Amino acid sequence: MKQALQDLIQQALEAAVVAGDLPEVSLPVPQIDRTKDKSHGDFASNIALMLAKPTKMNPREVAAIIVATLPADSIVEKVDIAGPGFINFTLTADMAQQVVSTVLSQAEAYGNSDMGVGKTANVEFVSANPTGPLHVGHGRGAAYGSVVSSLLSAVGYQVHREYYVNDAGRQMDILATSVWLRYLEACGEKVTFPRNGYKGAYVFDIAATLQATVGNDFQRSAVNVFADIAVDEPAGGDKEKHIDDLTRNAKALLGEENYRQVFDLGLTAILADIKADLEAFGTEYEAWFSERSLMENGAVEQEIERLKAADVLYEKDGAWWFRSTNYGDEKDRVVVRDNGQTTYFASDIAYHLHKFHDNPELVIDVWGSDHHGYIPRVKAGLTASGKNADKLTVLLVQFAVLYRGGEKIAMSTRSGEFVMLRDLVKEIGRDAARFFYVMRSADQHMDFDLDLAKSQSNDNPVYYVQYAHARVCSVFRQLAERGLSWDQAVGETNIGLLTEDHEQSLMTALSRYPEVVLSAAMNYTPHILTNYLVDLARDFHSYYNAHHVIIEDINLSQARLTLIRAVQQVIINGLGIIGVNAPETM
RNA sequence: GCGCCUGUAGCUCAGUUGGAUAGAGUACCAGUUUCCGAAACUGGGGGUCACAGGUUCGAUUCCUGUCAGGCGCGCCA
Repeated sequence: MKQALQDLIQQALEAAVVAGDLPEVSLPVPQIDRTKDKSHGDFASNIALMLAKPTKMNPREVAAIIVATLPADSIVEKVDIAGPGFINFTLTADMAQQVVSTVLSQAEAYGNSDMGVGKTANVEFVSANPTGPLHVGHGRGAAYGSVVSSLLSAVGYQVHREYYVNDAGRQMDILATSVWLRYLEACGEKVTFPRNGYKGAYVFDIAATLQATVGNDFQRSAVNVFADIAVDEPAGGDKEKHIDDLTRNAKALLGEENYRQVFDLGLTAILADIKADLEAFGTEYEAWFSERSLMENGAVEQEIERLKAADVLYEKDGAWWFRSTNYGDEKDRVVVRDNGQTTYFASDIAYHLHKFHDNPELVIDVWGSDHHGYIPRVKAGLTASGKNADKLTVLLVQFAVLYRGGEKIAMSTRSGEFVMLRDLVKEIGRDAARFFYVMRSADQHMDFDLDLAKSQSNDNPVYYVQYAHARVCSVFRQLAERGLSWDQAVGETNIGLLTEDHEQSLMTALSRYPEVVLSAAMNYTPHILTNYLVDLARDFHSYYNAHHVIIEDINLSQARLTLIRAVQQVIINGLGIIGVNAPETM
């Protein structure tokens, strides 16, 4: 619709220039907006205001010229010039009503567009370390990443959702060591658990599984385990060195193969947990990409050799550094530690190169905002490897702060006191959790009110939208109970009877939906979709309260049934993108 | 200290990429069910868009500075 109006203005502009009514200036692309105020018609263009300066003419005068040259068209009822020079378009009633048939014929495809057809998008999100179960901090990324993916899919992209599994590296060693120490405790060894170890309850569970699997075969004397190690932090030492030394001893005492068994047991158990949680949260992936695979197939090593050959690595203090400052980063970064191990960053360059391998149109990373400082170095890595780093879009998600009973819920990874995602889903339900997570701009700090999300009241936007859908279902149940039925053909031929303000508003809202989806997708802003759904639900509830659908006048009744069917369809489509159910009864 | 993000109604947040009189929800006040689900609807008050400059026909939006808050600044991931 916008496009059609845009074309009209474009034609008028060109004609006016040819006729000499407007001077020859570079013509901007006409901008068309929905009006905020109904008295301004349906759409408005500020083209005359934009042209005022270059043409050195009064904007109202320019507007008058454009309107006078505007080609005749069947979709426009009238054109006005208003305010400082806005051109307001009012569409014909026919045009507005057509949307109902469009929605019903396109059904679940209504709202989709083809902007991304033939293009692929690689979206990576969550990618939490498999060192513990997902907590609510990951929930927002999961909801946001999956909704952004669905939006891209709705506008035509072929979307590849990916979870990067950090199954290598020091943190995983710390997990393996933690598991083994808990196992030793269970075997009766006296262990002082390290400050920097993973202290969660799940570590005990994995240790118990280990004991059930191998019995006491992996038991070693605590004296040997704690031999030759740096002092832990509580005793005034370095907790980092302490845990690394414990890991070294674990590897030595267990041997490569047994250590690997402990390591993999932890990894597998936690990864299974994460997968189950995400599935229950309605978040699915095309791929789970293993960091370890990059090391095992030599991709990381190859990349380092390439960078060395390109002379962007140098050796200092026994480590290999990447000259990321050459590419806009604040400081150079280590890729190979002095102990010979590659860093997470080294893997991540290799991983991002892998993402670029099939040359997707979009490469998107969804990260917690605390990782924002990491962006320049990843882009630097890509640039140094000859890739176009601008193609990588990193979307940052701020943490949500949970409130219950008006009180902030304190969370810290240090104390291990964080609310698990699965507990949140258990408490408020998957629908409310997903909706709440995405209903605020992602780059915004967000207060997550658990009481509100849980409440079955009009305060709760999720229920508000779902209730609108359930109400439509209810009308159709009522219809059947009265022995009547819906005749879509009769409804559509009588759609012109829908002249009430509420009906006009609803039809306008329905016609906006594809624009909303497109805009939400292109800007990675799911919250405008949730806002739209709340608005649509409000328009529907108002209408429902003001007018009856099942009435004596058969033709009008059928027209109204047809309208609310279309509303129902759009709610289903919109909630579907968010991953929220549209229940028939509440 | 440096970098990124944020500051809009008592509270939680939108604000269509610079447009017309800055909007919702909530809270508060006042109303609406012999009728398809009241988990709903209608109306009302409530603002120095953090502050100060600048850019222009026009600024909540763009630029600069100040103040306030969050995050980051590791041979962790």
